[in-house]
Parts: sequence; C-alpha cells; structure tokens
Amino acid sequence: MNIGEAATQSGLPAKTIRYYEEAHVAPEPARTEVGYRDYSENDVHLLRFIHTARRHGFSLEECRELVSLYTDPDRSSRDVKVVAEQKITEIDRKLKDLRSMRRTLSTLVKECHGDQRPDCPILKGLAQGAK
Amino acid sequence: MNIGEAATQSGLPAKTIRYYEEAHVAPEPARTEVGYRDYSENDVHLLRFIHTARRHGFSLEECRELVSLYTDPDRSSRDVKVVAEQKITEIDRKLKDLRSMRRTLSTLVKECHGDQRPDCPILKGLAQGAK
DNA sequence: GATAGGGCTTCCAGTTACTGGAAGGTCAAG
DNA sequence: CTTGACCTTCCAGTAACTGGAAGCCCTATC
Repeated sequence: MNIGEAATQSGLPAKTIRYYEEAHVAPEPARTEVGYRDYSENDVHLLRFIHTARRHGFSLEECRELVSLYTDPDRSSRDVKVVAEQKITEIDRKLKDLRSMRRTLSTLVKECHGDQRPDCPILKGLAQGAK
Repeated sequence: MNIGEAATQSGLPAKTIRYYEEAHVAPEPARTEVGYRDYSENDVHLLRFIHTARRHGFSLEECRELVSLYTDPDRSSRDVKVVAEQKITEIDRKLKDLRSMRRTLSTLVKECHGDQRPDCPILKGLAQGAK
C-alpha cells in the first residue's frame, strides 16, 4: 500500500511518516518499481504503534527505544515496564504543573471585572509571579 | 544591574533573556559604557512577568501580547480576560489528554508482569492503539 | 603588575518534531 | 490526451531555546 493509505490507516500524516523514516524511527518500506513507498500490514502496524506512543508523550528517541524493544524478540518486559513507569511519573509532574497554572488563571479571571477600568488582576497576578 | 543578576532575580537564564530581547518580548535594557546590559527594577519586573506567563503556558507570541497589554495604560481588562480564558480552555484540553494517557499507561503497567517472558502487555497495548 | 577566574559580549550552529513549498515524475478517469 | 490527485526529493522555516567559540572586562590574589 502506498504512503497515503498508510497515512490514513496509521493516523500519521504522510509527511510525518517520511520524517520518521529519515529519523530511523519508522520502518523503511519496500519500494515499487517507480520508487513509491510500499507499506506492508506489518509496517502500518508499527506506524500505528509509534503514533500511539507519541500521543502518549513518548519522544521520538523513546519511540526508537520502544520500537527496538518491540521488534526485538529477546527483550524482557521489565525494560518496557521501566520506561512506561518513568513516563507516568513525568505525566504526573505535568498534571501537577497544569493544575497549578489552571488554579492561578481561574482565580485571576474570577477577580477580573473585565471592563474598561485600567486595573486588571490578571496582569497584576502575573507580575507578582503568581504560582 | 547586569544580566546575571537580572537572571537570578527573574528566574530566567541569561541566555533566555537575551533571546527574549532579540525576539522583542523582553525589554531592551540600558547599556553601560562598555556595552554590558544594565537592567532597572522595572525591567526585572517585566522579566518576571514574562517568566510567569511562560510557566503558565503562554507562548512567546502571547507573552508579547500580554506585555503590550501590560505596558499599555489604555488597555481594557476585558482583552486580558479573554486571553486568559482561552488559556484555561487549552489547559483543560491538555489535562484531559494527559489523564487519558496516564490511565492507559498505568493499566498497561499493572498488567505487565515485568519479567523475562517475551509477552508484554504494554507493547501490545501500544500496538493496538490504546487510548 | 601579571595572571587566573569569572562574567559579559556577539554570532553561529544545533536541537526536536515537524510543516510547507517547489519541481518534477506517475497514475487513473473521462 | 489532458486533468487532477497522487507520489518523489530537497530545501527552508517554525518555536523556544541551548551550547559553544572568540574575544573583551573586572576583580582578586600572588
């Protein structure tokens, strides 16, 4: 199947698939006689795998690692577990940051009368380094 | 005060302050006779403002906007409120995504026995496009 | 007064993960 | 046979820094 179809099936833009290939994350597919990329079901499977990992916050570097764990028949599931657990810790940190940002902003918005008066609690809050 | 001190007081690395200046987000400070940047209290205030806004997820473009709203004595607080409210909506979307990512990963980790067996639910989950 | 260390300057390059566009070949439909 | 939608490569640009080189400047110590 050509790259357009692989894009549809994996959910990744064709441009991104080519980029992943160049970055040695995605597989190098077979080529047709005229040079079109020709993806197998297995290739698409891997593309979907990468897409999902990316959506779950794994960097391309980490995806490379996951792909090699995935395609290596001798890997232990413990290696994968460690990577995933680190990722969860990271997500927790991000969640904490975002929640704190949200708290500050919504407090500030609540206090802002939103009219023409020159006084704005949001700007004041940011200026005072509100957490 | 020189850039090192401004960096300490604003929490931004000196390198980043220079970058912000070049990007017309941070103020252009005065210069000493030998060409060192010389920041006023007010400059540092603005740097801290920008730093906080960045930490709250505002892009440099948005920071530029906030700074001009901040320094413009004629701005209405409504303009600021609108920007902040959009930011909250965006944060909510990110929170939702992260929570979903976390759910998937922790389910997969829980199911992973983490030993040498070649079977790993995490990789399987990613391959199946777990949400 | 020489020297060592830090801090400051500019500029150039690299990073991550794409995205857009140009120039050109290919393919299927009408 | 032409049109339009594909595909190819390559080159450039994006955001928001970060690192490094080359070269002043300033202070402290021997």
